[in-house]
Parts: sequence; C-alpha cells; structure tokens
Amino acid sequence: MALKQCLSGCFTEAIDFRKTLGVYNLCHWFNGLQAYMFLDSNAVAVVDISGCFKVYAENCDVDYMKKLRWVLGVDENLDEFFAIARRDRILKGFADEFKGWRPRASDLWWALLVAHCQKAASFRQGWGFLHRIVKSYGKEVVVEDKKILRPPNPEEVLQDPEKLVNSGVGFRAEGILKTAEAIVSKDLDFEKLSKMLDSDIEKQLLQLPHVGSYVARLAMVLALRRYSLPPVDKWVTALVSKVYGVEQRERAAEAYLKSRWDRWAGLAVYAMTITLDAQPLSIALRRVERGVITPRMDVEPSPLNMGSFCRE
DNA sequence: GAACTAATTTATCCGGGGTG
DNA sequence: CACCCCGGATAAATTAGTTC
Repeated sequence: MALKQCLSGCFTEAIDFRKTLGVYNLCHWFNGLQAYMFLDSNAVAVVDISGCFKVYAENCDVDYMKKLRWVLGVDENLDEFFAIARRDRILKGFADEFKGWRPRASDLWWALLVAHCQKAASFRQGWGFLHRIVKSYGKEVVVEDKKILRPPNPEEVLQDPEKLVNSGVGFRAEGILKTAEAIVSKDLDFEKLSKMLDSDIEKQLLQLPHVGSYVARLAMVLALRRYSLPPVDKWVTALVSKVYGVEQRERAAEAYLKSRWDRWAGLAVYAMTITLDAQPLSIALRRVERGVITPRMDVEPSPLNMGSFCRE
C-alpha cells in the first residue's frame, strides 16, 4: 500500500542525527544518509542526517509530529548523563564522540522483541535473529516509490508463528509469542506503562512469561526512555567488576551502576555496548585496558555498523 | 626430505537469561 | 540445577613456509 505525505520540515535542535539514526539500526532502515522509522504500522518517517524529515501515513489525523519528536528524543535532556560520562573510565570517549546523540525510542513490541532476542545470546546472534524475523515476514510499505521492509506486528507473528521459529530464535519463541498476545490483548499497553513509576513498570513486565529483569529493563530503555533500572547481564557484570573493582556479582554491579549513574544507569549500559561495539567480553575488556573506548569502524557487525546482516 | 615453527582451517565445548 | 540454542573461545589438526 502507498502512503501519503503528512508532514515535512527540519529540526534545528543541536542533535547529531547521523549518530541518532545510525545506532542499532538494521540495514533496511538506515543507509548512512537517511533512515526510515515506523511511527506505527502505517506511518513512516524518513529522516536524513541533516535533521530534515518527511512523514508518510495512511491518514494524517494522528499527531505524528509528537511521535517523531518522541522517537528521536528531541526533547530529552541528556546533559546530566553526559556530565557523568565525561568522568567515566569507559564512557569518557563516548561523551566526546556522541555529543548530540539521542537514543531512538522503539515501540514497546519491537523493544520486547529485541530484548527477547538478545537474552542468552551474543550481539551478533541476537540481531541475526531480528534480521531474519524482519526478512522472513517480509511485510512492506511503499514510501517515495520504494518498498521498505517493516517489522511484523504482534498480530502477524501470532498468525504465523512458524516463521518466528524458522528465524532460529529457538526456545525464545515461546516468550515472544506470549509477549505478542499480551500486547494484542492490551494487557500490556504503552500508554498505561508510560504513566507508571520505573519500579512498577518492571513489575508489570515481569508478569509476562519468559520475561525476567534483563528483558524487562532493556525494553524499558528501548521503548520508554526509563533508565533508572539498568539491564545487567553477564557482560555488564564482568565489565563493571573488572573495570571498577566491584565484586563480580550481578547485584553488586547493579548497585554500583545505580550509585554512579543514578537515574541514567540504564542508558549508561546501553552506551557501553555502543562504544565497545558490543564485542564479546574478552575483547571488550582488553579494549578498556588499552583505552580503545570509542567505536571502531572496522568491527562488523557492530551497533553502529549493522550492514553485514543484509549481506549474509 | 626431515625437523621445526608459523599460519590457517576445522572440530569441540561451553556460556548465557529465564523457568520450574 | 538442568534445559533451551548457537556463536564465541579454545583446542586440535592440517597446511604452508623455512632452514639445513
């Protein structure tokens, strides 16, 4: 189906759109110059690295400007986060290079899908799942005469769970399907969650089968811009333990992150994965030792460079 | 061509969130 | 604490290269 143009314009805020659009974005949706962002199943924003945008949708009654600002984090003030980052052993380089970066918010469903795929998996493995899911469902919209793949919505996944399993997600399939059901039934609702406290959001998400604190908190970072509860996996535990000399236990790492980063702990974890190219632990540790703490363009795939999934 | 090391390919094992 | 699954890390094997 073809969409009609609803909005266009350019942002004038001091935002690094190249980084904002490029981080953790699959090759279908970012080509180095412009990004396609799904504001909902039938609305796409095309944003380029200079900050100019057009929004295409089926009907233009929705306030897509508000959605676009939310997705791009235009109104989020990260001064406090960057101030702490500048003094941090792992993130000081990130603080310099990523001035003006904002995390893109994804919708709740995609965020949970990402989190499910990332659990008990390496970065490469997890994003491989996601890439195959998007390709295998093959849903597309037409924007500016181009066909753009879009991620399947939960209804589509429930209609055809076979494709999910065939994407190689293995035992994660069950959790993903339960999550899809919860979203379709509105048991889980973005608007409701966004009015709640961080700790209550986590509790709510933990009700879902196969969602533990890691998945819940990662989804909160990705979809809700809630950062006070950091998602702590083995990678983060070991990294925090080695770099800051904290006891190598999940609880200790979490307590340390909270005390150091306060309400930005979740964003700090997210930034660590970016700046160390989400590399396996041993390599990440070596890089911190050697002070190689900004993204390297020769690492592929990496959060900043996910093109290789399209060439698989 | 034997003796050895270096480089590259192949085989094996294990780690990791969440559940119950 | 076993289980799910696959890529990572490491061990093992093969090939390539060097010297006498």
